[in-house]
Formats: sequence, C-alpha cells, structure tokens
Amino acid sequence: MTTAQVPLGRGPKVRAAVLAATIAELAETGYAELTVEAVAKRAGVHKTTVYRRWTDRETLVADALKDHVAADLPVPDTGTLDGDLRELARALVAWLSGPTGAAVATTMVADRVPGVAEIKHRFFADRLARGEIVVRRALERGELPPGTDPAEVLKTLIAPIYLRLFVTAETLDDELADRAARITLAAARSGAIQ
Amino acid sequence: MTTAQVPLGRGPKVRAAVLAATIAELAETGYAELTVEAVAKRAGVHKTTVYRRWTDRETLVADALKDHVAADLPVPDTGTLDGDLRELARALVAWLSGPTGAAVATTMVADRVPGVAEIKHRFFADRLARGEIVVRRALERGELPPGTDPAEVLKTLIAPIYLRLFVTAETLDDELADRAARITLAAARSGAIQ
DNA sequence: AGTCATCGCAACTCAGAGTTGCGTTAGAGT
DNA sequence: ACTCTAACGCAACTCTGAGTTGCGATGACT
Repeated sequence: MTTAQVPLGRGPKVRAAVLAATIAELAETGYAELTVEAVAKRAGVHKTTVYRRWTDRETLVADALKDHVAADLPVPDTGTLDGDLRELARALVAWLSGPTGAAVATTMVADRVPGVAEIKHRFFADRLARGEIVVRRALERGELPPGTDPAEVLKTLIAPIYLRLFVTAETLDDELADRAARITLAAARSGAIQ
Repeated sequence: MTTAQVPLGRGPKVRAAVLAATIAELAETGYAELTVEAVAKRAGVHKTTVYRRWTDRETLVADALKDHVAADLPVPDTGTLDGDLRELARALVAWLSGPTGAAVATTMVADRVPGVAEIKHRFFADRLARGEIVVRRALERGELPPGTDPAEVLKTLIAPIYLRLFVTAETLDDELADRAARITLAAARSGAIQ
C-alpha cells in the first residue's frame, strides 16, 4: 500500500530520495529540529514537491519511519535457545548501532508524533511476535519449564539493550547482547518468566 | 544549589511557577510542541519574564527537568533482596505512572535537547548508584553468588519497566514491578549477572 | 516527437522564537 | 506606613520555518 504505486513519472525516485533524506535528517538533528526545507535540500528536491506528496511534517516523518521499518526480521534457528537468543540480541544491537536504526528507534519512542504511535506499536508487536518462535521451539525441545511466556522472554532479552540506548546512553556492543542472552536464559530456565 | 537563592523580590515565586508550568506543558504536549508563550500563560507570567530568567527554550526545559528530578530516591531495607527489589521496582513504576514522571523521563530520553543529555546521565547514574546498596547488602548476607555486579542487577530490574514505558507503551502496574523483581532475583541467584 | 502529470520557483500568510524600550508594580528596608 | 529599586507587564518589533498558491519548465511514457 505504501510503496506499491504504479511507477509512472518521476514519482518513485522523488519519494525514495525524500524519505531517505528524512531519515538522514532525523539521524542528524532529531525530530524537534527537523525542517522540511533541510529535507528537501538534502533530497535535491524543492520544498513544494515535498508538500505535494505529504500533507505536513508529521506525515512525512511517519511515512519515512514506516518505510524504513518495513524490512522483516530474519529469525535465527541455531538449534539451541542460547544460540538463538544471542543471534536475536546481536541483530538488535547491530540495528540500533547504525545511525539510522538509533534515529528511527529514538524518534518512535521520543516524540508524540501523531501517527507514529501506531507505527511504533505495530512494529514492535510484529518484531516480538516473530522472535517468539525461537522460544516456542525451545519449549518444544524441553529446554524451558512449561508455562514459560515466550513474549516475556523476548522482552527480557531486549529490555537491557533498549535501556542502554535510551537511558544510560552508552555504546552498544556484542558483549551487551551476550549478557542479555545469558541473563534471559538463566531466568527462563529457573521458571521465573511465566 | 538550584533553588537556594536568597528569597528577594518576586523571583522565587516566579521561578517556581514557570518551572512547574514547563513540566505541565511537557506532560501535555511534549517538548517538540512546547511553546514558551503557553508556559508563560500557564504560569500567569509574561513571555518576556521567562526570557529574562532563561536564555532560551532549551535552557528552560533543561532547568525544569533538573529541578523536578532533584528529589532523592528513598532506598528500601526490608531485610531480603526480594523485598528490596520489589520496593525499588514499585517505586519506579509509581513515579513513571504519574503524568509528570512519564513526561520527564520521556523528555530526557526522547529529544536531543542540549544540556538535557548531561542531566539525564547524572540523574540515572545517581539513581543506579543509590539502588546498588540493596544488592551490596544482599551480597554481604550471602544471598547472591560472589562476583555478582550490583549495577547490572539494578539495570536488569529497571530495564523491563522502561521497556514498557518507551517501547511497548502499555500501562505500568505493580504486577510488572513484581515480575521484574522475580526475574532479576532468579537471574542474579543463578550467577548470570556478573 | 508529443502529451501531461509532475517538478521548480517565487511570492506569499501565519505562528512561534527571541529582543528591546518603557511604563508599572511588588516587596525589602528604614 | 512610606519609599525606592529591582523585577515584571506590555507593545512592538525581527527572524525563521511551516504550509499555500499560481505559473512556467521538464521529464517520462506512448
């Protein structure tokens, strides 16, 4: 729906350039300081062109986030829950370590941009749901106590990573990912995550 | 230091009113939509008065956050790590459940307001450091395996609470606090938090 | 090569950030 | 109770960025 328009005229190129420029500006200045003119200039496009395709700044940002987040998460299958959790955590760290990933996550969380709340909710709900599969497989393999809540396991895994990004604001690394996986595994195995 | 000026003239009253109005506006509209005129009107003060005391909007917001965050955290001492962790988690939930707490936390995290980054860092570092005491006491009581990292335990405790506030955006409740305490305790006892 | 939707450009309006000068008032000291 | 002064209210600015409009130029598909 979003990108699936018949590619006629210069539409698609302009659209892609403007959305990419929006993400880049978000990464550099954040939403509060983002100006449409800066986006247009970066995209090599005139300001009015932006307003012809998007009604206002909020819609533009929301669409850029939606577009940038469309790629789906590859779900690992290493054979053990420990391996899968580490892969998931490392993939999240890798995404949030990039300039665009951090900017997208921060914008989704930070500001009350109308339209972004729903995008954020769908995005995280989708990611969580996909990740749950590795926990379900572990349950089937008997790696975890019955009654363990897959969604809560995933939340336990990603929580310290987002905490570091948003709260303590230190750099993300694979050591953090591995520790998150280790802690989550220990808690889940002990039956604490119901 | 912040509010400790000799109370001469109408200064202190105006300062308190404007800072309170700033927090209230942050809670209602967020930083991106916050206008100085709205703050002034809410504080029953003229716009120029605000600009006489604070150089710009960013300084005003930073000062309001700094002032609002000055209250120090009461550290529980229930006798058991489980009890202390639950108290800490519930206190955090209570703070973040209020309108101002959520607004303050969101503003600190969300936008790149110059001056706020440092306030955020100090605030969270201070809170973490204070909370660590309960873990140190548990280590002395032999409740946890030697080598357990107090700071990491605290981070494990608060991570799912901030995750729910910022990422999944569901309502915070004591059940969340208790689960966070339960999971943290299980992971720490198993020796996974080094 | 022609057609038409799309884009560039200039010229607006409007709101909010931040500033200045001057008249007015609240409050501390005697 | 009465000054006297620092702090406040007010009006009138400038400036930047959001969002709009009309017209002429250009690029993509037939």
